[in-house]
Amino acid sequence: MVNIKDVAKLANVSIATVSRALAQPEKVSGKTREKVMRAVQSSGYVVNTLAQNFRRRRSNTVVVMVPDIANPFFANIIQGIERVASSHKYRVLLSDTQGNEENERACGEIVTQKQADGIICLGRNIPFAYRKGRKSIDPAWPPFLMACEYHGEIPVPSVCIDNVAAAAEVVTYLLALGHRKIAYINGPKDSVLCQDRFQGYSNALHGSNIRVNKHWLAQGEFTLASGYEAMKNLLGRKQRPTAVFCANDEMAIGAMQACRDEDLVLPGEMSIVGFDDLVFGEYTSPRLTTIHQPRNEIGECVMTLMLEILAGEKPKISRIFLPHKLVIRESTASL
Amino acid sequence: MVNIKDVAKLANVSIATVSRALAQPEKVSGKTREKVMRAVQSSGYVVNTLAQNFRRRRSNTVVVMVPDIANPFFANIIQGIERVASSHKYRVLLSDTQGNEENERACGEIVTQKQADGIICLGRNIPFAYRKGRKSIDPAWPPFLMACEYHGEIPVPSVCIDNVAAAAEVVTYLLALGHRKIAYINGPKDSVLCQDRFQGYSNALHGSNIRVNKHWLAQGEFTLASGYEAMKNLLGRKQRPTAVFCANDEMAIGAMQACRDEDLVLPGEMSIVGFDDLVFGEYTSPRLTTIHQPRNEIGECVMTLMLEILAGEKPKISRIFLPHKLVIRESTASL
DNA sequence: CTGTTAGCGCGTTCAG
DNA sequence: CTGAACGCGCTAACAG
Repeated sequence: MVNIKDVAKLANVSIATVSRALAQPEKVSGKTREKVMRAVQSSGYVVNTLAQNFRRRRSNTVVVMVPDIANPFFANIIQGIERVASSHKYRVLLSDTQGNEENERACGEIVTQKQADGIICLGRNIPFAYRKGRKSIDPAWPPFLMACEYHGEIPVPSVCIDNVAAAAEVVTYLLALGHRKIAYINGPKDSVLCQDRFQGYSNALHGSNIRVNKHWLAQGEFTLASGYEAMKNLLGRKQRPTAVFCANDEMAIGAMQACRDEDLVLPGEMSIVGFDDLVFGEYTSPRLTTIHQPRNEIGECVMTLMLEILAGEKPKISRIFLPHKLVIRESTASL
Repeated sequence: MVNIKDVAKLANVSIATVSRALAQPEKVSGKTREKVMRAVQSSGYVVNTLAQNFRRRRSNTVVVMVPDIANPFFANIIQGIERVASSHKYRVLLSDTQGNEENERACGEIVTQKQADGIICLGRNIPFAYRKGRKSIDPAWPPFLMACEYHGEIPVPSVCIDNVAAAAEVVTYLLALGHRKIAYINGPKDSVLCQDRFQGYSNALHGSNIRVNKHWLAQGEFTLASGYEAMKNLLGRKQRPTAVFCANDEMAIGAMQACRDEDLVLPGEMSIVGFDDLVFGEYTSPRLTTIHQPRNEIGECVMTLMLEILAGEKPKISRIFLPHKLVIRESTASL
């Protein structure tokens, strides 16, 4: 392997000059730069990033913790992160935690071991140990950001949409269509984001003097199968709702299938709304009404923020809200 | 930052002993190990992987080149890779190439720069420059494997299913249902995998003395939208097919939507088969008949192979075939 | 089994 | 603007 020393010899300069010519060309005279570049070319030299990172004490790498890569929702966020990262010579180390605490802990370690400079968490758990009840960021933590989710207690800077408002918008729309019996299939209980969506649902109902009815509340796990089950469950209860708001598109698609299996006509006999705006929602039958989240932008935004923090800036605000949008398609009908 | 020297001082041993106690405990006496471990504990020492990697000249990291992370097909493969990797203390550096040559080139560089030890490519392009017509692996290339796709000219070791056989199986099944006018929506032309599937389609037809009819051939890009368009196109031709085989599930789902938009009854008026067995296929209406690919296993297998190669073994065979399976659901009916 | 020693390849002083 | 020299933290010989 040709190293910096070889290049220096070839160019008849010192290794320091080679290093400078490559990293800070402006600090080297034009002629010397030329000489060095030629030597680099002819020798086929490439910096050893391992040595570079070691010396610089940073890896130019960011860990992205994803609860489940197989969930297409995260894919576009990762793409956004990747785009910004790679355009700034940063690498993305992906970790599919599967909600497993040990995996999450491992992500924290990657950073303490200097394998990465910071962590972006798309899930809801902090990968560092901390005392329960803690309400502030531990200055010992490495750069740490969240996206989509945020932390209920600790003000970890995060990028997301206004879930309360978005959910309220959905329900308000259903109310406007004349629905009164609106069910809600929620996602994992420990998700702040789901609590927010429920809050929005609840707020909107109250706004129309309707009280939240336990019988129209079901619980899912953000998966197709859980949406299916939750809907089956809902349909088995005494009084059926006329519309169902699902906390994500996958559950909504599962719910649609459950309705079909019960021979319900969609959307005539049941209106269904999702959340996230996955591409698949455009190809369901009927096409899914949903809330669009700017996933690419969320990814780009959180990575940009990460770069700023790594550059030494302190984040001013702890939560950045990006705009969402209600996308009306065919899965909802007026009563 | 506490380093190995501090621990050595604390434990009253040499730094070499600390290093050994941590990396090869069996080479150190029980007592010394104890002492070291206590010192590690009390000081809160964590190895600096950057230094470790630098010294060892390897990064324990593998790059995975994915053509498009947003394609859920790849997610499970990545999960398989990740599982095996992390259980062997390896990291996965994900790169979404988007079919962009520059991005692919960049992946090659990551390895030459020692940022990663090997590359797993889920797409169809080799990330290194090579002379056209080359028919063998360049020994200068770093460890390089493919999965799903393989290379038509160069025997890059790869893990995949037998696409010819699988496609033939689909068509044979449709023939058995009485279909004779079987269309095929193919994926990207430059994909060997698609050429294989077309080959299988063609073989099966020939087996029944039916010749491939140009009018029932359409071209897609593996996306929902392209499947939709291809089907629309097919439906606009003089004579309509009675069944359509799509080179992947997304196109099949797109095709179903196109049929619905033309008020065709599925599967009565049009049988549709996909390929890959995405979860979404179980939630379409009708549920999608498709070929199941063992995606997790493909990922696990290719990563296992990578570990072997990184351990110095030479791969014996260049192609590993994993079993596929025809999954019959509701999107196909007898004529 | 343990300690001493020599770098790995690079960035970065500090003189010149 | 350039070069000599040092050291980052760790592992791997080698010697004891």
